[in-house]
Amino acid sequence: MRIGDLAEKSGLSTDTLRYYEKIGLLPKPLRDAGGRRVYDETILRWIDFLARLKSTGMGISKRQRYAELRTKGAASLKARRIMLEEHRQKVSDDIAALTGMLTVLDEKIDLYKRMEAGETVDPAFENCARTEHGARSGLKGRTDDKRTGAGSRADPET
Amino acid sequence: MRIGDLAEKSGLSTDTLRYYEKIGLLPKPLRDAGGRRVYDETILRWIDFLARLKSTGMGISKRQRYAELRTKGAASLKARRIMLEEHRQKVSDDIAALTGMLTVLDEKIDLYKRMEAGETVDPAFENCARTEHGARSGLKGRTDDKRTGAGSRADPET
DNA sequence: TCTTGACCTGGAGCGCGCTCCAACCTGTAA
DNA sequence: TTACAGGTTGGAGCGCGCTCCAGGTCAAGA
Repeated sequence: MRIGDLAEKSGLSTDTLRYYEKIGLLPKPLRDAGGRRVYDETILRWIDFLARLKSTGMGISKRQRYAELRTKGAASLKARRIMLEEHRQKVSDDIAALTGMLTVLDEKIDLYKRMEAGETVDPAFENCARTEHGARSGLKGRTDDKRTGAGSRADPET
Repeated sequence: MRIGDLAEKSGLSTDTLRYYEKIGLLPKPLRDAGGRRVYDETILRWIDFLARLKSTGMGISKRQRYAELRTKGAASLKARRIMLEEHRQKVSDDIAALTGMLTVLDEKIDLYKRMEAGETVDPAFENCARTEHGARSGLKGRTDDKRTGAGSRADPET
């Protein structure tokens, strides 16, 4: 299997495959007589797992670290397991954050629908109040925030 | 409230606040006699919501579009609702993908623990098999893939 | 033999989202 | 009055993750 075939099967471009090899995410493949890379089908599983790590928020440097450990075989099992456990925690936290956002969006969409229908709604109570006591999305909320009195503006995003 | 206070309360740096203003995410604030930006507390809600949009995967150009719509007030309600509905779908999809990854990680972590304990496990069946029929994380899987026979390697990530 | 297309390498460029810097201005407090 | 913290602007720089390009090699088919 040459790089073009692997590109097609993996969904990555040939440029990306060579780039991944260069930065150590992919092992150096064998070469044919003409110097072209020759891949084993099994590399697809690794690429698949790498893609999953990436798409679930693991950055390049950690994927590099994981790939490096992988080359060490069984000796690195524990270290890899620890990395996976840390990533599991991150994924779990991300799910919680996204789920919270889903609620916020549902409320906002509902509010907008009612406003579009001409209903008179005070958005400060509907939406912002929740934004206040809901998950704070990483902002440094201060307990003693004294927000100016609720609801003089008619804009839900405020 | 000046930019330093807002930075502290919002969790963004003063540089980022000015950058957000420059690219249109934040409205141009009033200035005091000395030309310094003066903010109303209500801006915090907008920054909070922007941060949530960002942390749930909405890129700058869409946030710019949304911010632009917001400046148009009630006239843009429907357009904003549609954007939020689209984002809701994306968030929902992301939750599904992350949840799938959680399962993959749990299985892998479990497998590694057993391997660390010296158990003889053929990883091709435990792990790769699932990777095969599970969610494919965006890779262009081919139905007619003929992977080389399962389980000659002892490396779970393969 | 000649063409064609897939491959090779090294390095430049790019979009995102900031982050930092130089050089300057302002208002308060000792 | 002088020091100093905290503002202002424009513009450069940066880390990530590719993506593209120039200039060349290689091998199979007409």
